[in-house]
Formats: sequence, C-alpha cells, structure tokens
Amino acid sequence: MEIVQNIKVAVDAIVFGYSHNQLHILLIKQKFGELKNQWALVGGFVKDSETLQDAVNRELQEETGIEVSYLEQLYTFGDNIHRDPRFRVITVAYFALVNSTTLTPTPNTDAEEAQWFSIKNLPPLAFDHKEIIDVAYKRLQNKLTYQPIGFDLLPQEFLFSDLENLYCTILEKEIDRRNFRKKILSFGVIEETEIFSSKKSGRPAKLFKFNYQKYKDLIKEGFLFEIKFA
Amino acid sequence: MEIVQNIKVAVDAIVFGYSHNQLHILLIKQKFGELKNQWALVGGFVKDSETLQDAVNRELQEETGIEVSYLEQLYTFGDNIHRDPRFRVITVAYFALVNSTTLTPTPNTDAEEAQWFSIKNLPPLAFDHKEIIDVAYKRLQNKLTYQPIGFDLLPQEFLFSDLENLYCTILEKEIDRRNFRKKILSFGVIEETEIFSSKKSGRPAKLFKFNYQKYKDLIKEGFLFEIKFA
DNA sequence: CTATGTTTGCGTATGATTTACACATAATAT
DNA sequence: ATATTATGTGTAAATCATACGCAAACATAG
Repeated sequence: MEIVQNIKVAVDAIVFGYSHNQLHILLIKQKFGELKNQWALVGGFVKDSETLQDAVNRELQEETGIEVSYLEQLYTFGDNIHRDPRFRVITVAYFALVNSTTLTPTPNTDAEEAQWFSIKNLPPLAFDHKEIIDVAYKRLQNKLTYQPIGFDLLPQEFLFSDLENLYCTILEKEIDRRNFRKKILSFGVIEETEIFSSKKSGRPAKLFKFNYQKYKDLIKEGFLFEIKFA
Repeated sequence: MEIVQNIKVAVDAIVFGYSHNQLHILLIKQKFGELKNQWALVGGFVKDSETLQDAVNRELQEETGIEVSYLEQLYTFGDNIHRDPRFRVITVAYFALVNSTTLTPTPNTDAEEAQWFSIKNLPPLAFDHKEIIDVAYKRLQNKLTYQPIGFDLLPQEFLFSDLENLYCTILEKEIDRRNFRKKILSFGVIEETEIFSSKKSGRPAKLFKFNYQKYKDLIKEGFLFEIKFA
C-alpha cells in the first residue's frame, strides 16, 4: 500500500526564563523568508535521523545558543492545515525552562535575532504561536503546583524570597510567606547553604540550593508535591 | 529554502473500556502487510486535509465502528526512527475512553479484527505499542485522581459500587467505601435517580448519573477533583 | 416465618493538614 | 539612636482525611 502524504514535521520550543521578578519567553525574529521581521518561537523542521528532542536541542543551539535546564514534550499542534501553501506542517511543541544564570541568548547563525519578552508584553507572533504559548503557560502554572520545576528557573543558589516571588508571579496569587516556607521545607528537597546574601536592607538571608538527588529519590517513591495556596 | 524530509505522520488510539470489573484495551489484528496477525493499537496515517483528531475518529470508525466518549491527545512518539525502512514514522497517540454500554466493536472493513483485551493480559504487540499503552495507563491512573473521567467508562446510569470498583481496579488500591462515597458526592457532579437496581442479594442500590453540565461549570471555576485514598 | 448473609446508606471520633496571624532578629538608612 | 526593611520561627483555629460502627433492605436457607 502506498501512502501519499504531504506533511512536514517541525518542533517548537517554548522557553521560559525568570528574571527581575518577571516571567519571560524566548523568541526569535525571522530575518528571511515570508515571515521576515515576525517574532516566533524557537523551532524548525525535524531531520530524518534525529529524535524529536534532539531536533529541539539542535534548534535551540543554532538559533539561541541557550542550554535549557528542563525540557519536556508539551503538545502536538496539527490543526492549522493551511499554514504553508507548499505542504501541511504539524509541530511538536516542547516546554523548556532555563536557569536564570544563563539567560543571554547568542544565536549561532546570524539569520535570526533572539530576545526575551515578558509574558505580560508579547509582540505579535507568527502562526499559532500565541496559542501554543498559552498552552505552555497553563502547563507551567499547573506543574509548579505539583513538581519542583521552579528551581529550574532560578540560579543554583537562591533566596527563599526569590522562590516565593517566582511562585507568586507565575501562579498570579498572593502566598503567605511563612506557610510557603514551611511547606517547601517539609519536602526536604532544598538545603541551606552557609552563604548569606548581601541585600540593600533588612536582615541578611541564607542562600538555599535544590537537592536534585533527593528529589529523584522522592519521585521514585511516587511522591508528588501538592503546593496549593488559597 | 527547500525542506527534505521523509517522515510520515500517523495517529494511534489507546481505547480503554471497562466491563466485568476489569479494564480493557481495544486492539486490532492486522490481516495483511508485514504485520499480518500481529495485534496493534487502532491507528493509521493522517490524511493531508484532516485534523489529527479527525484522523483518530476516522480510524476508530473504519477499524472498529466504536464511538468514544472521551478523547484527548496523549503524547507524540517519534524516536523509533527505523520502524519502517521506507520512511520514518512519528505517531501522535490519543487517549480514549468508551462508555461500557457501547462496547461491541464492529469493523467496517474486513481487513482487521477488533477485540478487547484485559490490560492484565495483553498479547504481544506491534512496534512500540506496549510502551505507548504503558504511558496511557499511567495517564488514566493519574487523571482519575483529579478529573471525573471514570464516568466515561461506565454506563449513563451506574451503581456507586461500580464506580468504586472502577477506581479500585484502575488505581490498584483498596478504597474505603464510605469515604469514597462521601468524597465523590461532595463534588456535586453526580445525582441520584429514582431507579433501583435489582441485584442478586443485599439491599437494592440507587442508580446514579453523572451531571456533565455541573462538571463543566466547576471546571470553568478552575476546580479540580483531588481524589486521594491511602 | 425466622435466622443468616450480603450489600447499601449514613454517621461520628480521631488525627493530619492547611490556613491565618504575631513577634523577635539582623541588617541598612536617616 | 531610631526608623525601616526583610528574614526566621512559632502557635491556635479551622478544615480535611481517615478509620470504623451500625442500621436498613433485600435474598436465601432451614
């Protein structure tokens, strides 16, 4: 049986970053093609010999030079049947987080320009990329309440107040500082360091760090986080 | 820029059914081709002009004649690069549930034979379909604890004991009958009917039915279920 | 027709978790 | 020095989860 099919497979990455108490998304500006000067998600067509995830990592490398600290498949968008007149495109979207210590994008090719945008202030986007981002943002909000992915958006060592702020910002909720601290500490996956931060004012705060090993052990036991705040 | 890509896009459906206190999966037996006599998931190649979900529904109709009561995208499997020598296949897997009142498969074409298998006793499967089923089963177990999808596996009207049994079976856990009832009723999405069931022995039980409208209202408010039993 | 077994339906006591809120501490700024 | 700011810890009340007891309504056996 012969299969006639004129579909191309692409991957897109929704890359979240966190800095200055704001959630950001990494976008690239097309320099050529029919999408010239349009902002779009990082992505491109999958090569025959690479896995989907390899394709995402390659595109990320080529277009932004950024290495992500978390990557998972999000959803496959394939209903936009007439996006390109030459063929149909289905795109497997990947959800990515980057550590805020490595935030500066440096594209390998000069075909594109990479830039962070606050999620509250996105430019007009190519294709259905705005809807893809909406799905990704919901996933981030959801996942934050039952898995410790917030740490993947912060530096290796961070202040509790930063973590708290991150949760407030992303979940768009007020959180009681004291209950939040108790809850997070009760999971036993973050540890105090002996380092204190020098802030402008106020009592100096201990830096904390995430214990990935401990987290993996918990996951093995089928443990989930369940962070829910009124 | 010319895109050279030799990838075909397929869809697969993991169809769950529940009967005789057991969870079942719908499989088809290939009658032709290199996979002759192998059991496999319902699925096939996507046509250029149909959405992914339409493709799933079409394949379900063609191969089994079954109409599902719940359908959502599960995951896209694309790492099995050398499954077919002619081209690479990526398959978008869909998670489906069928109401146990419509369990009899009746394939349109006589190319395949469709049959239910207990999840505890699956035959050898084609490709990576066993792994896909594993992913789907985990999703089912998970989803059952925070969304009322159990009702999509039962008849319109059902006994509480059936619902409880379904949860026990799928979650592979003992559940306290009384606490389960209280919890489920507290969500306010199922209603008593005036009908009583005639059982072999014991006190007659009221039949209950799911109120989909009420559920949709709850979802709008961002409500989640959270059924967790020790 | 009574006794026994079986399944349903409801209730309550206990413990665990969540939520709300108060105050001492250690730095900087004035 | 004193005010200001942010950190770190504690505790009481309310809510929720868990464990379990018991009566009601049927079938069946003797």
